[in-house]
Amino acid sequence: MAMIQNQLKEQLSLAMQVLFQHEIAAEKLVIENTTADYVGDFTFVVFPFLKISKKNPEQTAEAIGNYLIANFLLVETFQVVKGFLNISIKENFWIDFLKNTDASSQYGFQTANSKEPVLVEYSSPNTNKPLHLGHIRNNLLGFSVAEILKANGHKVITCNLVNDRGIHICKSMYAWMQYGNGETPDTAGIKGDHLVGKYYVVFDKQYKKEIEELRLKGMSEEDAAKNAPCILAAQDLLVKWEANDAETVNIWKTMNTWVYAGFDTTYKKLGVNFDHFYYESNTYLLGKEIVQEGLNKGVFFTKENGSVWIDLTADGLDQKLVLRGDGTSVYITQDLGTAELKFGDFHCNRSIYVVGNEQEYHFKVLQLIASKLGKSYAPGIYHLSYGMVELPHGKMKSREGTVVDADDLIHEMETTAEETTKALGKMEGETEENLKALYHTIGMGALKYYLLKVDPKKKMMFNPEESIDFQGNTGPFIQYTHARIRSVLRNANNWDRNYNSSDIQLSKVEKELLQKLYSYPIIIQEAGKDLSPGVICNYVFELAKIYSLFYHDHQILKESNLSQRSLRLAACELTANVIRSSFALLGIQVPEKM
RNA sequence: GGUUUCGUAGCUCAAUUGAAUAGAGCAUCUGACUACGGAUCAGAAGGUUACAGGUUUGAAUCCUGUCGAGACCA
Repeated sequence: MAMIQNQLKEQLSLAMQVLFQHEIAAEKLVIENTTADYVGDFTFVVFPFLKISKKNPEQTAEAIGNYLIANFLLVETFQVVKGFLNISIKENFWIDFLKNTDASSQYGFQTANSKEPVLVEYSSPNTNKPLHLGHIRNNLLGFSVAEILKANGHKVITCNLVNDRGIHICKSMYAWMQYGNGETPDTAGIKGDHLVGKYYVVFDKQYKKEIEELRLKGMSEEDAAKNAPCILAAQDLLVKWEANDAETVNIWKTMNTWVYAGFDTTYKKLGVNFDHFYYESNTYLLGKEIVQEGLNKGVFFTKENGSVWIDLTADGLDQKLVLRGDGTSVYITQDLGTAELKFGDFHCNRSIYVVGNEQEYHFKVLQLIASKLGKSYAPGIYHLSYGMVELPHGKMKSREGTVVDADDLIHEMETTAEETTKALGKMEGETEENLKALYHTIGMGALKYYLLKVDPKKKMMFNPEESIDFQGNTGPFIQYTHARIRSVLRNANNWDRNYNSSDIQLSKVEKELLQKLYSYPIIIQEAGKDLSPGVICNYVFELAKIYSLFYHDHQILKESNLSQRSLRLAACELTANVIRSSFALLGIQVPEKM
């Protein structure tokens, strides 16, 4: 059965034809929800059609309204305010919707794997330091977008391209070799990624010190930065690594293993996972044959020093280096190679890269080069660009220590959840194990909702001084709404799901609640189209708010009209289900009690 | 310098992609049933949507310019 909005559009399209002799495709018509201050369920704005109708706005709306009454059974009545045609749907429609919707099914989801596969790449960490708040935003976005695409019927493959090689790794390695005294995560009692990150900071301090020493001897800043002994040593390590020197590769493997164990713990706490891992150490040499291909096709050109370039000035960009004079590749070369690899491995026509907005230029170039090379996958490259997380004093910088560490933040959220729960004192008598899981659920619910409700493409502000709220437009409020509904349902004895619609009189809030539930499938589609978890957040918050109002205004279990009571219980059940399901799209769990 | 994104209430964010009186939450003030769970609900206050023009029946949204913030490219 088509959504009522679409049925209305069909009818309106017919009305245009019958009344004004104009063909307008139903998909082009816009139906809005009627604003709260006016009577009606849906609104059709007639201003754009006055030229066709050759009547004033009121007459036009009136004519269309009358047509709908005569031809569309579900329309009860209509009202015209200026050029706005406000349409009221028969009450039974909403009651029947609830009755016919199976709350236990995946209501609102499209059939799994019914649409073309999509690749979602996210996280993509460097293995020289632990994850921070910026990575959390990336991970939550990637995970949620993948879930939303699945709900829209896509087969989704998630992957993580780990940046496990390069000069930054060698810096940590060098510092550990020099100053580590064989320290390991076990002996130090530090999580592996934090231990490696510690030596990255050690390196940076040493580097700064050496630069200063050279400058005191009269060297320029630039030369000092190039000639400091530690940076030369790190570069030497990189050369050895590339030459597959046994000792170097061994240390590299050991330290990366520590980092992976650390990341794994953080990923588990975040609740994210990946179908496939790519490692840059395996892919960094890819793309060189693509350079040759580009030269053969005349898309690339060589400069005197042997470096290879592409001229993108005609597309409003610059000339871009694709291979250095010494034959080593640059990021874009590797990414071209990796793109080829990914599309070959999974045969997706869409590949979504969840990467910060600082790389917009890079991805524009990547896609442009791929399309100039005539790659069939070029149009499917999509950069899901998200804004940076800013602190009150500016951007996070690892080296300056102004980062909000992921593990610290998660722990802090759990602690706050614990304090709040204990203060309310509703969970006494629960096992320690259950409580711990609950604190995690609530703390992560607050954090995830906080980060996901902001439009991905916008930068966002995070103030570590002010803790994330647990009240109002927050994850815990919505989790609380769910727990409260579950409590009502636990207290309800058997009730008849086949209630008699004619005994029921819907209140304003009840109808609003049903309408909100009805629109869930559209919301999922919208979120999938925009790749925006924020759409889900806004929806589920509004749903929880309407439910709270409904709960406040109506008795449920004590309602004497049994049909009405059943309807309310059914509404509770579906609401709880939609909250659980939409939170699952955000990667957030909902508790039975809290 | 060039390209680009953005600027909405004291703060953090919305606004169905051009529609009706720009909405929420937090913070502030006031109030609510011995309860199907108060992490709730109701109310007050808070706005020249950075500024100036323009297009349109209609602009936070589109166009031009100015100011301010960020990112990227030499």
